[in-house]
Amino acid sequence: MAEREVDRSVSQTVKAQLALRDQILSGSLRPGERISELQAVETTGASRTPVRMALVRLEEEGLLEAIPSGGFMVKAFSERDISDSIELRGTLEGLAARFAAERGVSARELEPLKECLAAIDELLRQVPISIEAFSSYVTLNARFHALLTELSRSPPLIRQIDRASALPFASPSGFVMAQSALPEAQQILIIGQEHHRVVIDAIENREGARAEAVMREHARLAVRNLRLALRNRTHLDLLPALALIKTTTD
Amino acid sequence: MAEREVDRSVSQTVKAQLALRDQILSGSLRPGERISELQAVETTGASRTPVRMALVRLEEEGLLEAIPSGGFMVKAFSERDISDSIELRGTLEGLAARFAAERGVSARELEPLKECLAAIDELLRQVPISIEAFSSYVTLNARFHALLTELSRSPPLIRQIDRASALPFASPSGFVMAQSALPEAQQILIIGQEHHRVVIDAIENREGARAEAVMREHARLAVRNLRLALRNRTHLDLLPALALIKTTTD
DNA sequence: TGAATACGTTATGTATACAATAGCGGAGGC
DNA sequence: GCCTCCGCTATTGTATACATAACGTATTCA
Repeated sequence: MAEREVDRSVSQTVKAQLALRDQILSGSLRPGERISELQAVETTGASRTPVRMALVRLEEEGLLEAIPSGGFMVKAFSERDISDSIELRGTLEGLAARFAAERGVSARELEPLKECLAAIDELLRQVPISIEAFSSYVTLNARFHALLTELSRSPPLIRQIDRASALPFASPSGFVMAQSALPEAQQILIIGQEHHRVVIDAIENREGARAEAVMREHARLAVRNLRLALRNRTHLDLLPALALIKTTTD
Repeated sequence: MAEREVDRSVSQTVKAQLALRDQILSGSLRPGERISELQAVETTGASRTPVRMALVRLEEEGLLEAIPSGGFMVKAFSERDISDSIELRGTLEGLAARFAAERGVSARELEPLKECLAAIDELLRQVPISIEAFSSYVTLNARFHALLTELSRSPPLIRQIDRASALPFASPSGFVMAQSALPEAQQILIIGQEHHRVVIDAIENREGARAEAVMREHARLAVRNLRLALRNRTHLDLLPALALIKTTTD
């Protein structure tokens, strides 16, 4: 290569993958749109080989769809797809919580979870919650869910939950942001925090069924609220992931 | 290319992926072993580009693991990983059954499931079951599970179940074959068939909770039987997927 | 005028050449 | 004799050239 500036700090494949994901989630590439390799080469700065690797990975991630005749297009999701994805993740997290409860978790392992819980409590004390505090909440909430998943000590399950969270609207942060568009947002966050508290208690007391049930309820609540949020699309800008929703009729 | 014979009926990428998967599941490549691209090029007949694409896909499938310094190795699974994978799939199938029941399924859609059921009944009438009949059973059972998954009408869930079944020991056929090593194999198949019957009945009557519960029980039974089967490894040759189990201590 | 076919252009699939890095082995010094 | 450092080799990461297939357009025939 003569003139192209290459950043050698990360692999070209990873760079291309991140860049393309950004383009998809920011809405630069619209759902259903075909992704041209050549165009991707220009926008990402990598050459065709790493771009193709990135495209394959993004397809596996669920953001792209292979076109039978060749190439890839941005996947389009219906509202139903999105709520199913959330319920799916809730079911998997429920299983993780059950595993954690049934297999036993030491007090030391629960410590980080409880710290998360306390930190979130602190944030929610603000009424109404500030933008900065809400942002911290999103981070802490994602951390709580990740830690809970880890407690299952089941690599196959952890892997699957990670996959289920790859779709941005199915990630903990994703739907929290969607819910924030609702007027009763703060009340929702407080209920969610209550769920968090219950699941930890259930795990501590080795009540697998209760731990599982509360995580599933947690997800069902999220689904209900997402539906409401999608009705009044006033704060749509808060959820860039919605760029993936089918614009055509569903 | 001058001398290399290329089969143009399928893409080189797919050809390489299938060939490599075969090598892994047949045990030619042992768990933990690094896969050399050059070696894969020689054994698959494709060139490095499609081989690399195949490796990425197999990693996403869960058969390979990326090595931090570069390249891929065959993933190794513990017995716990395997039973968790089965329970995981059972949980997802349970959700699929629930969706089917709650969302309603027409009699016409249930027809193929019932045909499967009847065909399996016919096979199980043989005591003891012949090798050929058992082979048909494996196929029909896989078909039943696939049809049931489809009934959920939830693309994200179907996709996730497919992913969970990618690991051969977590596929319907995989653990049926493992169970066949047990002396009470036929009895197990009959109980499984009973589960199939119940889930259809529950879906017909729109009993979501019951449909979900029976599929989870179905998986838990499979886990118990797999554990037993692994104890007396007499018929190990029936389950090539076990090539993936860690040979080292777990 | 419309439809069908053929040709050209463009994009993807494949192969290979080149670059860089990591791992290994040998040699030299402490 | 052992440890360390340097260099070589082997393997992966990247780039690009070439082949092939698909799509669109234009022209011709009915």
